[in-house]
Parts: sequence; C-alpha cells; structure tokens
Amino acid sequence: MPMPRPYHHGDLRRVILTAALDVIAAEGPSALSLRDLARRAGVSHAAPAHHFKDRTGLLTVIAAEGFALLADALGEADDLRDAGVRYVRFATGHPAHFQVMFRPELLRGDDLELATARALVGERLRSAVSAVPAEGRGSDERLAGVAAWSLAHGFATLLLSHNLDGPLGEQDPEEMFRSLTRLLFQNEAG
Amino acid sequence: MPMPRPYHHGDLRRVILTAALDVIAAEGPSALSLRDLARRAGVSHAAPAHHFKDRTGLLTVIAAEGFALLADALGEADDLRDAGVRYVRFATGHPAHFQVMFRPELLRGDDLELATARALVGERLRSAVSAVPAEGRGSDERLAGVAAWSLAHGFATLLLSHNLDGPLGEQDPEEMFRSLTRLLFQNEAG
DNA sequence: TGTACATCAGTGAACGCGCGTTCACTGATGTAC
DNA sequence: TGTACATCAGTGAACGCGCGTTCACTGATGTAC
Repeated sequence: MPMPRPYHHGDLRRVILTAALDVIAAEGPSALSLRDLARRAGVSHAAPAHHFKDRTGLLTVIAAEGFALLADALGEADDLRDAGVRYVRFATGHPAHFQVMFRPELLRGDDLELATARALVGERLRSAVSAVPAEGRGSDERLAGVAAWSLAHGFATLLLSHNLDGPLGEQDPEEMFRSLTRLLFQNEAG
Repeated sequence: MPMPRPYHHGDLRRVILTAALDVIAAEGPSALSLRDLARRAGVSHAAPAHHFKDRTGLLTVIAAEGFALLADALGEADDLRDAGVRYVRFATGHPAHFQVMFRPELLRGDDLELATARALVGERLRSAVSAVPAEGRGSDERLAGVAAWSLAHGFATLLLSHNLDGPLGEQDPEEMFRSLTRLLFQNEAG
C-alpha cells in the first residue's frame, strides 16, 4: 500500500543533484536534461528549475561542490606527493564532479560560491608546492605548481577516460601514481 | 550574378568535416548536430548522413584523423622532450581533434582506421620513451611512458580548457612546457 | 561516337520525439497578531 | 489558541523548436557495349 506522496518532497534539491551526478558519471555532462532528472526523481518536469534555474545553474552548483570537496581533501595532505595522490583519489571517487569542474564553458563564471571554492583549491595547491624544499622543486614556484598540477590532472583525466586501462592492468591507480612520482622525483621530497 | 550551384558539391565530405571542427573547437563536441553542419555547408539536411552515417561516425572519422596527425608529429620528434612539446603543439594546433580523440564514449570503438591510427601513436610514444637512457627514466618503461603521457596530456588539457591562463600570463605555452620538463628532469635526458 | 543503364550524391517533405519555458494553479508551511 | 495572510515548493497542460530518420525523388557521372 503506497503512502500518498506528500506534496512537498523535502529533499528534492539533493535528490536531483545525486541523479545528475549519476547521469554525468555514466554518460557525461552533455547527456544531462532537467526533464530527465525530474523523471528520475519522480517529480513534475518543471520542479528542477525551481532549485537550479537551468542546466548551467545545476552544473555550477556541482562544480562548486566539487571544488569544496577537493579543497577539503587537499587540506589534509602531508606533502606534495600526498596532495597528488589525493587529487587522483578525488577524481576517481567523484568522477562526475571532476568532469564538470574544469569545463568553464559549462558553468556560470560569475558564481560567487564557485569562485570561492576554486580559489581555495588554488591556495591549497600552491601551499603544497611551497612546502617542498627549494632544491627539490627549483626556484620558480609557479612553474613547479603547473608541473605538479599537469601531472596529477593528466593522470586523473587519462584514468577516467579509460585511456590507462591497458598500462594499468590489475594495478591500483593510486599506487601507480605514487610510483610515478617516485620515478620523477627520484625520491627526493614530496 | 550567382553561379547556379551544381547539384554535386564535389567536396562536401571535407567541407562538413571542417565545419564540424569549427563547431567542436568553439562549443565542444556536444554542440554538434548534423542538421547544423548541413546548414553551414549550405546543403540539404540529409546530405551529411550520406558521408558519415551519424554523429558518432563523424566523430570517429575526426578522431582517426587526429591520431594520424599526431602520429605524424610524434614521428619527427628528436627525443622524449621534443615529443612532449609536439604533443602540446598538436593539442593547441588541432583543439577539436584533441577534444574528441580521448573520449571513447563518443566514438565507434570497433572502427579499424581509428584503431590503427591510435595504435601507431602508442608505438611512437613508447619508442620515444625507450630512446631515453635507462638511468634517466628508471627500469619500468611502461611507468615512464605513463608519466610522460600524463604530464603532456595534463598540460595540454589544462591549457585548452583555459585553466592555465593565469599562470601563463604572456608566456608561450610550448616554452613553458619545455621549462617544465627541464625542471622535472633536471636537464638529464629527453 | 552513341546509347543504355547502373551507381552515386544530394533533395525536400514528412514524421515523431524530447527538450526548455511559460503560466495559472494548488498544497503545505511559516509568521503576525 | 486561533485565524489570516504571505511565501514557498511542486503541478500539469500547453507551446514552439531543433533534432534524427525515413523515403521517394532527381540530377550527375561513370561504364559497358
């Protein structure tokens, strides 16, 4: 005997977000439609607009949430290598967020929450780089930052798009990433 | 006095491909529609299907062409560093191809031309890695390959998605990438 | 050199579909007095 | 404690749009004889 569904959903915003993350992880951001999300949430097709205005609004919320989660993860890193590992772990753990965060053309660029969260990630990355002794990282922190970011981001991206399935075999991605940084930094610092 | 347009276009396939590359570079692969391409080519909306069957067919042709171009570029590399630079140059020079090549979910996976071109790129990358003396690259070629690929791919990806606009400033991307490899490899090998 | 026929490239009308958006509405909740 | 009113969340019908796909077609080109 089905309970009569209450008129107010109560948690619709979160439910739609979760459904959106499912869709994005499975089929990419371009597969997203508000009507489809409404259907998945069992709610009238105009309801999602109430919470997110439109697709861009929804994606912007997801990106902001993603940056906040990533900033949290990076905040707990011991050193630069660990930050890299956490970056990769974030990407595999939150593939939908990750896929959206770095695609500015999908997002409301002037969103305050997004900008704030993104800036915090930038700070965390820079401070992880600064913590490496200068002999190990060269004098140009900006350059070292881009190097570290490129490496982690490239690995994560290739991983998520299944371009490392071959080379990885059965190996754990995080473990491979760790070896990879050991190779590059010859075990110096982080 | 407009010439009466001949019934047979003569070069429609190439014209549609070019239009598709424009659209992808400007708005991403998800913005692609066959009808829109037909409109741009000034041709009836059913014509593109004649050459490419559907969106996936078109994207597969683009990806295969991209891998072929990339293989050519890598084939001329002097060493691993140069291969990296050429990888980045390819990405900036052919952004639309690059955006499509590493998204298997958009492509006809069993396409022979695609698989062949992709395999050739893999070979070229591996041979660039092998050419580095073993002291400089560690004993695990597979790992070194993934490291090099991640670095170049991450840099190229962040660059194209405008995530390096800040750090770059006025600097030439290729130049920055070169510095970045010098930093990482302390000027040892390639 | 001429003719018949096959093949190929592109046309244009028609269809059904899912989409976003709008709008007047209704049910539920919170607040003022 | 009760009532009135404002606000908020979600409904459901309607619209117009661009899309991919199908289909019978026509114009151009190549080939056989």
